[in-house]
Amino acid sequence: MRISELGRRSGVSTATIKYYLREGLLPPGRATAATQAEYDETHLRRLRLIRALIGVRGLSVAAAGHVLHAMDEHRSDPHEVLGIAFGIRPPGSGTPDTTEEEPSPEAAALIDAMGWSVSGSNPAREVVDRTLRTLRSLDIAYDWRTLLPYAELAERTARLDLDRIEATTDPMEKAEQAVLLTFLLEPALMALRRLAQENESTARHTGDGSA
Amino acid sequence: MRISELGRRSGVSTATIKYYLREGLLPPGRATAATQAEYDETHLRRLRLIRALIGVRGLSVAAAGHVLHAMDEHRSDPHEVLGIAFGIRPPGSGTPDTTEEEPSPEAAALIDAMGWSVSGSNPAREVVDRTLRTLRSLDIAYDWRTLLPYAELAERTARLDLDRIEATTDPMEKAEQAVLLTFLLEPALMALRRLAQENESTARHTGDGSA
DNA sequence: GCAATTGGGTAGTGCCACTGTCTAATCTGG
DNA sequence: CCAGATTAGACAGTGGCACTACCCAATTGC
Repeated sequence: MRISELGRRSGVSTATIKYYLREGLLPPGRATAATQAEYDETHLRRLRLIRALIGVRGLSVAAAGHVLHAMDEHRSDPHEVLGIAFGIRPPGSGTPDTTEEEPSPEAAALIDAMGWSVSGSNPAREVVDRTLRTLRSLDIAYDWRTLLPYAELAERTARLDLDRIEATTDPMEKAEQAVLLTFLLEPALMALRRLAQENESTARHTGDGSA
Repeated sequence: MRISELGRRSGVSTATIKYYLREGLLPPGRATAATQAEYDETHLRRLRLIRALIGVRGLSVAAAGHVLHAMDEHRSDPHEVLGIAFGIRPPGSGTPDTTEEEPSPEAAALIDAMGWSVSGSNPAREVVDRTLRTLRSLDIAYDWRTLLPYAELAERTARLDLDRIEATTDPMEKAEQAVLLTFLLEPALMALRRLAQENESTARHTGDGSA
């Protein structure tokens, strides 16, 4: 198919498709002439994946590009893809205010307490530490011990994730599964937490007023 | 203190503080003269909270404003605050491509299966449904049943959250606790999931190669 | 043959989160 | 009382991001 049909079928304007091509998110079509290229179903799928990462998960175009490239380079190795994809920075990792060279001591303590084996370069360590530091700067008594029960639940969540990834028979699709489950599921998991919070809050309010 | 000291102590430029004042995120100081105002510790704390919501959690200035206002209006009613704060839209809720009037049937099924009591207007419903629809458009077999085990874990997470909120003795601080735990903890929870995923992936790789 | 479409490139747009500048009114120290 | 610094408040400007519009030459298909 040509670019206009790709646009119609995906709901993305041809201008935007061209933009993604320029940014390298979408591989170029097979050129049939100087001003003509042919796209296929894989392009359509890739485009849907791009839109999902950007629109549903909220990644920037550049971050989506990193994830996609990691996925392309390690098509059959989800472990590797996850490692690279983790490198995506959450907002606020660029301009630390005060200190910035701490080696995330609290995340390390938590990881140790959980008996986990995690690379020292995993940026999630920093996220945990930064969150704890921020909470304390707001006078909320929180440290890695407070996060332990959450870590326990995260461990079970990760087991569900990995079960799902391993259930994929086609090894070529495993990397994509990993990306999809890790990134696309994040908003849904946070949404589930909010639904559960509302339910729990309502239950405790209507049940009884005191302990 | 005056605005310059507020800026020095918080690490935020006076220009940015003025911007937050204009946007209504930060209440104005007590005016002592036409060109002079006095700020106190509550302003400093509020400013830190603003920076945390924007920088750590990644909310937009406008979204942070909504959360903060909901918090101000229901200082002692965390249940109400959570309800309003939930109204913050995740990215991608503005321009639906195809249909948009569906009443989130899958989220409803999930909520029903869990026995939860959740308001029909909770936007988290839509997030769940949109995620499921997106996954299926990418040929991933996922429906609300697949999310059930995740919902179970979300329920436990929510119980931890509510325990923490209720442990706050000062009712005036409950609303702030709720906001802090719900929003600021989100990046940390996702980070924990990624740490656990890496650990789990490593464990399964090094343990043995087959089932 | 010729209007319509396309690929590829460049420039422009709108939004967001600040940031800089200006003015007039204070405040501070001598 | 006065010089110099500071400040509140208003408004214009900036830089980054994600598109979006336009242009041109080549190509297509009737």
